[in-house]
Amino acid sequence: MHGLGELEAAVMDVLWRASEPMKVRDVLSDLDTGKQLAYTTVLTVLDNLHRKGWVQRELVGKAYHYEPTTSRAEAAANAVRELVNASGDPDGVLLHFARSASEHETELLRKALPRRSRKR
Amino acid sequence: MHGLGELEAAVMDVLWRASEPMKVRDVLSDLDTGKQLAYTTVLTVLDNLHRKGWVQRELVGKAYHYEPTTSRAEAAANAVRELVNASGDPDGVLLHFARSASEHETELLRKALPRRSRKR
DNA sequence: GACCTCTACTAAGCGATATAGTAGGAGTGG
DNA sequence: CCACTCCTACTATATCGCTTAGTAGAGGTC
Repeated sequence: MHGLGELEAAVMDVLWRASEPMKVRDVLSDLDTGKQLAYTTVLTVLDNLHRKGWVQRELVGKAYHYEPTTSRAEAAANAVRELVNASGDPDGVLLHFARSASEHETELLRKALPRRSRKR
Repeated sequence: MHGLGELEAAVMDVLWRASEPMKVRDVLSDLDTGKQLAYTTVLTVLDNLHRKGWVQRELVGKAYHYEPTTSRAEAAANAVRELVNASGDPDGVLLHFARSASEHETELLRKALPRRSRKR
């Protein structure tokens, strides 16, 4: 997705789909890339994601339970914000995006945009 | 930014800043990475960007003039759209984003969003 | 104590980007 | 016309992050 590799993204996807923290083995069995990966591969990926702050983990018994630190939508929204801010022309980006918005998106945005001044 | 390396992004930045097509040497001298790069390095990068469709070029005299194929804002807006669509939860992303929008952004979006149905 | 499961450490493989050298074409001043 | 200069195409090495996985050791179980 953003700064994540293919496998990392796939793992995040599994975690996001699940509604609760997962163990390495759970992630491994839910993971559906074309090929069967080794347990340690998934372990390493989860470790990396943890190091990068994408997931948090908790020791339950002897195994870690992993879960995303942010929701899928939040993560993507952050990525969008970053993109917009880093673009060098934030206003232009938003304008372009708004103009190309579908009817559905337009309605969604109109409803969700804060009515009047928010401190943010 | 998106699918581009650091140097590639820096080069695109130079091209976007400039209002007109640039020659390799122009890009090289405008480029401000910490170190002095070789002419051929910039040439290769421009070649790669051309191959990937980020820039177009025109032969003027014996030298090529390079210019971006899309505006900075357009490119970023496309990236945003891609991100949103690929996120797995487009509505959620937009909701999150809208709620976190600054007052300025909110106003901008409200004005730019199409009034009523557009075919897109 | 043998065995199983789990994690930490380590490392090789791979693909894309970064970096730049070399060769050769084409204009220019003398 | 020759040396010089500037340009592009081709090619090659370096580097970096992600992928993939093996090995070792800790802790529990039967």
